[in-house]
Amino acid sequence: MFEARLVQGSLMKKFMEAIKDLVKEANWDCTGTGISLQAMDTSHVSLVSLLLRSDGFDPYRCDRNISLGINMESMAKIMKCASNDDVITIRSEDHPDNVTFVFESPNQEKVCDYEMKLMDIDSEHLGIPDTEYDAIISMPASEFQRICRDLSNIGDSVKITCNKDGVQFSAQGDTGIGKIALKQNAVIDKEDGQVSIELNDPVSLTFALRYLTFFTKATPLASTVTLSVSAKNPVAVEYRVDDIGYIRYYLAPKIEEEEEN
Amino acid sequence: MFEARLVQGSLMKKFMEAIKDLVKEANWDCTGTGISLQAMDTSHVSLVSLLLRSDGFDPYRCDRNISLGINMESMAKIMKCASNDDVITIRSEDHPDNVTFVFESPNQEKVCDYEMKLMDIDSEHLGIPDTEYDAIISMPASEFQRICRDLSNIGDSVKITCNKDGVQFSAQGDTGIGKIALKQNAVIDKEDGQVSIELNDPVSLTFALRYLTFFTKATPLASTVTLSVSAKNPVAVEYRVDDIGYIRYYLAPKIEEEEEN
DNA sequence: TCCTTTTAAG
DNA sequence: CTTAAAAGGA
Repeated sequence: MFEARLVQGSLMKKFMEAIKDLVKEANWDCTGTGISLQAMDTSHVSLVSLLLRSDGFDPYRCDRNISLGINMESMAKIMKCASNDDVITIRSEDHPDNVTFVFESPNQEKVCDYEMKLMDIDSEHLGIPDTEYDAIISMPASEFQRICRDLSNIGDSVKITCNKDGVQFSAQGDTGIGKIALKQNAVIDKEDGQVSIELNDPVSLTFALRYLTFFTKATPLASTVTLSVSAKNPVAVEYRVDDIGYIRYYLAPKIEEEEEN
Repeated sequence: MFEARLVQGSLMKKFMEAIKDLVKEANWDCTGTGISLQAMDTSHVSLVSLLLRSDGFDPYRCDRNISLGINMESMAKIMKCASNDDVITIRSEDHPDNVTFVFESPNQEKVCDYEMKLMDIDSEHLGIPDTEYDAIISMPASEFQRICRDLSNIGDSVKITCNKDGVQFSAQGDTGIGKIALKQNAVIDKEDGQVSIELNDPVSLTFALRYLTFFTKATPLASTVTLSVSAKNPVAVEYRVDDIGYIRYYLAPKIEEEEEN
């Protein structure tokens, strides 16, 4: 059987919120090392990758590797039935037709039990990039969310330009031009609330704000977001979640022709 | 060139919120004494007058009088990209096609730069009344907002009746009649949180609540609002903003025939 | 202008 | 933690 108990159930709720707008259905792959999911978004433009390590659960038991084919909308609906302080347990058989979600209130007085039908989903081959990056930018997740929201008022895409002094986000549209410059902090790298940049090569790339805005649904999961940028390669947008894993999004840059439209 | 730096940038955001629902486009007139704006609302019923004195900015520089023709909706969108604690700088050339808004975070780590196209706007002649008033009523701005909101539930217009004892706001509609009476406080005039009345002549006039409600969008700008009322003349609704200026609205009373409708 | 979201208080 | 009020976004 498979059983994974997550004491901080609110995390599972947040992970679900961070995926459901992008991916309609996907396989949750459960193995001894943990639960992982990779999927393209519905329009096959961006890619989501999720990892929940087994040591983030207590207990975690996986007798046999299984792949749970899940309709995200249905699972999101069920997750909304969990309170933020509930303990969430995911359970299924070795050859499952169903998955069960159990929500237990902290005082043990309320136990909710939701059984959801599974589906057969062809696991598509996903080329998850494994690149050296030209620049790795860390910043407060809320700040990145704010930048994406603000620049969406100006235009459809954002140009991210990174050099040793800092990073600039810019957009243009009918009403004018917007530019947001962040200086790198002089303090030790990756401290919370700080902008830090590891730079190998200066880089300037353009991305569709629509997708970046979807990615920022993960903001409640982490205080810091990391953008790993590389010329002509997809950007990786990562939210690391303490003690359990991460959610990563990948999005290819717009090529020059598209930029000029 | 023209450059005006406002340390308390949130003020500019609030001024924008106080205008944008009423006026679609207007000229911001920039001179050595400050920035002013006068405009009729879209339906040409009420009038807005705004003054931001140069001494409220630091620094303020205006080499040549200029008139910035601004689409309020676009500017409002840009102002929403400023955080409340940002320092806002407005900048343009002597013969500008564009205006630039710069938002600097207090710690200087984030600098946003929005460039907006200007438009040519015919400056209409505005008959701003310069009247002796029969009554000048000061009251907490939030109280006036509450009165307008409450009476909007009852009817479309409010009758403001002022005599030496106090001021009464009344509305009637299909469901009945609502009356709100405020007594003048016995304390020294114009202390914050107090109702005070300077009365020359008792007066009773009726106004469209729709517009008064628009005016109360300026409530966050000031703790006190002043209503200057005069028989048969437009009421002036003024919000004075410490150290920088004011926003004033003018609205003609309904005449008797309309009142009876 | 209305609704969702976020935050503050009980 | 639940509810309610205020703020922000659509």
